[in-house]
Amino acid sequence: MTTEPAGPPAPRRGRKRSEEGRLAILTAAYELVTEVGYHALTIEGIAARSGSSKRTVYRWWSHKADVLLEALSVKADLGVSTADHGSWAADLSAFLADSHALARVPGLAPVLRALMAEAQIDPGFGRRFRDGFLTRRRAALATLTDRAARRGDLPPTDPELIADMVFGTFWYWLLARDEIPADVLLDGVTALLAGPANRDGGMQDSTRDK
Amino acid sequence: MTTEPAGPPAPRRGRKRSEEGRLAILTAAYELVTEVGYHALTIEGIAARSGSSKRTVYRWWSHKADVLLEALSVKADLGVSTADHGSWAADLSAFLADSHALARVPGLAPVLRALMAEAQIDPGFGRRFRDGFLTRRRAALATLTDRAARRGDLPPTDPELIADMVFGTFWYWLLARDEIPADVLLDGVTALLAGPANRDGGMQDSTRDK
Amino acid sequence: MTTEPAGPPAPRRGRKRSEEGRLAILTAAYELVTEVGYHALTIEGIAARSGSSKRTVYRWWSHKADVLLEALSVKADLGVSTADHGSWAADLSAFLADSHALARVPGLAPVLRALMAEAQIDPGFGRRFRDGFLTRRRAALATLTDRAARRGDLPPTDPELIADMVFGTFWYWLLARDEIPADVLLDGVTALLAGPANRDGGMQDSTRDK
Amino acid sequence: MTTEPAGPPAPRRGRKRSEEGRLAILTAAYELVTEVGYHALTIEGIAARSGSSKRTVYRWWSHKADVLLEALSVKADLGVSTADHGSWAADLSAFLADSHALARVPGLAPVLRALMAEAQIDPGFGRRFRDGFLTRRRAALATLTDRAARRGDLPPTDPELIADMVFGTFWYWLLARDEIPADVLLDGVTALLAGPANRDGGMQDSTRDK
DNA sequence: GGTTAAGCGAGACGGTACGTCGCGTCTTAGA
DNA sequence: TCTAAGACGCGACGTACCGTCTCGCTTAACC
Repeated sequence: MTTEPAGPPAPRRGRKRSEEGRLAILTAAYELVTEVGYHALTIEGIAARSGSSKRTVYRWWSHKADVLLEALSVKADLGVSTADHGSWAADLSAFLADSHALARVPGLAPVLRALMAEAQIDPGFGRRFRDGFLTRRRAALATLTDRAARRGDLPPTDPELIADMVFGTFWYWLLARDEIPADVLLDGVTALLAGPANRDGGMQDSTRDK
Repeated sequence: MTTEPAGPPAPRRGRKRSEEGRLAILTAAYELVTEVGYHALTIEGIAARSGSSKRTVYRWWSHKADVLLEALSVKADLGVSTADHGSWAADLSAFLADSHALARVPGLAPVLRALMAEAQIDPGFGRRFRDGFLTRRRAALATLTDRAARRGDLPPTDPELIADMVFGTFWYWLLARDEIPADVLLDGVTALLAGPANRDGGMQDSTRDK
Repeated sequence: MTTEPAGPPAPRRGRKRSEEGRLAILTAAYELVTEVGYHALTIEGIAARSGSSKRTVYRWWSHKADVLLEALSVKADLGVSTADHGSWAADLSAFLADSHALARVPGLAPVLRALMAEAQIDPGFGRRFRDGFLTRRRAALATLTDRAARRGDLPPTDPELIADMVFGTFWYWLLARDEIPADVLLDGVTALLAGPANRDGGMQDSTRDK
Repeated sequence: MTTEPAGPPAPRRGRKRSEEGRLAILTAAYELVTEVGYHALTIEGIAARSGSSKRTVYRWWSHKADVLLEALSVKADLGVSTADHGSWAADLSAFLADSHALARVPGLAPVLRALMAEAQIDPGFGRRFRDGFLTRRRAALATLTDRAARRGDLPPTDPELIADMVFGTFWYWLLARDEIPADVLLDGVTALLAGPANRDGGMQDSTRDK
């Protein structure tokens, strides 16, 4: 996200970047957005609150959305568990629970909504947001479907469609319904994508283990 | 959306609102947003392009998003067919085809994305957008599921979850994948929500008309 | 100085420029420059003090120096008497007295120094300052030398050189000596440029009437 | 001008100041000011062009004007000949010729104008400029008038007024007329301040050696 | 010959003002 | 009373330089 050198150590002369300042800015941005909303969030405000200068903020981030995107990883562990729970149903359920938990981190849902919004309005940030967030989570889900396919308990549904369903409903609740995804959604999605009808083409009842 | 009086004719004194001017503004907004993007769309620009004054624009709409929201109905028939196609599968398929067609109207997808984005950022507009657009479409789908329920061919899935799935995937393609919803999505969703596995709680064959 | 239309009446639609605001800005600029100096004078400061917005200041003036240049004419009558005092010596003496009086208007000398300084640094303003101030005063002196030439009591010195001497010493005191031109200068210049030796090509002693 | 120690050698430990770097900075400043003008001249630019760091520039000079003031003495011999030419008229004429020659050194006139401008705006530099430049030249002229007084061929005009006239016209051409002082000025000033009427109360012709 | 005190290039930092932009309001004159 | 024109107060934008401050390194003089 920043212009971190990639390959060799790169000796770097001159004064070092202040990690303290970096965190102050990320924290200020996160606090401000929850206090005044994304619309009223300004680079000026972030700089003032963090005790930095606008120049310093602009040196490292191009837009307020980029600050928030990086603040996300400071405020919440963005890693989603992809541990093996034994079955596709259990894996999916755990993945959904993880995702919903993320949206329930205090102050985080509005940030997610704002970032998705900014991604629509600023194409450049759209690319960064997709690369740095959306596709990563889709990739995480892909490891689950891959494992299920290997295991043989993946329903006949196209894994891409599964991903569209899983993430589509998640975001639809956030963006269109303006609600934090609730358990009822988790249950419904699990039932539909890993339920009895799908799991074995069978016709058992709908009582499923969550 | 506008401050138009609701009830009776209300004789109104003074110069009448110019319908010509109203359309000029809506058209200008629609053209501008496709040319320069939502971010660079401004009330000033709309006024200049339409030959109106800013004052006039502000008299009838509070935000640029509201202008676009109204421009939508000028540019595209927002009505979605809720005609009876004989079966839940056929109804759903037709509904999805209608929705996808809407997103394929030239220049319209970016507007939809921008409005959904603005709804996240401006709570007031969020309400207007949901009331004036999102819930209307959800209501349209509800008439289909109601009819299917009456008809008895609705799968055991909760209708609310169906709606979340239908609209969730639609918006996810637009917002997160940055793609116009394609036929593969239409087919997949139809198969999952009206397909054999679900249907059989039911007993018809699986050949469905698309 | 401003973009006033030149020729026809020009019907002018829209809100009129606020004369009140214009004076507030000019006054604020004049006060500020005497309080904090030209270096610390800023457009932001002028706007704040005057109760205007920066936008409004920039709408009418391009630089802080232009504001001061216009403020000059509000704060001091820039007209220099060119009335006929009967002789070249008397005319010159009166002209010098007038000029020196101008430099003695409270707060005005620093402004003159700053404007001359800015004229060196900003070529565009240099042109405006010369056109709007320096050449006008030079023209005023020219009417005196012309009259003296017609009258026949102008010394054989080139009128252009006379102007260089008159204004050169004036500005040299202000800029290089950092002093308000004093009477001793007035007397000396008058003696040299309208003194006995010059007055008649003659050889009288140096006692001259002031 | 710089913070050079005054008295004894002062042993000084540590690395010596780089004369190379000093000249690189002075040259860079001089070149830059002729290329982009004083207004656009910045310490940052000087440092970049000279291959130094801002820190190094600031270590030795406080303002860009001080760099230029020192650059002057590198680019031009500021010494004015005060050699005895036999008469006041000849001395004055030579002094003027010297001064005008200085102003004709390529790129130097703009620097002089800029320094005089800065002297108006920054009182501290004003003091340094007067001490380091203006009063030195005035002192040089004073040696001429002193010698003429001793010699007895100084006109009755006050030497201070003579200095005001000599330097006043010089600077007036540079600052107000925005011209390099030309020969016509040299001739005029010489004629007026050392001409026949003044020189001896006599009436000899005006042919003087230039 | 190790220690210590500069000097140096690089460059990040907090600051301040720049000049621009669009906002939403208001004032004017004309339709 | 609506309209186009356009001036206004406002506030954030993103940029530019300011002058200061580490950094890691080099270069001398001194012990």
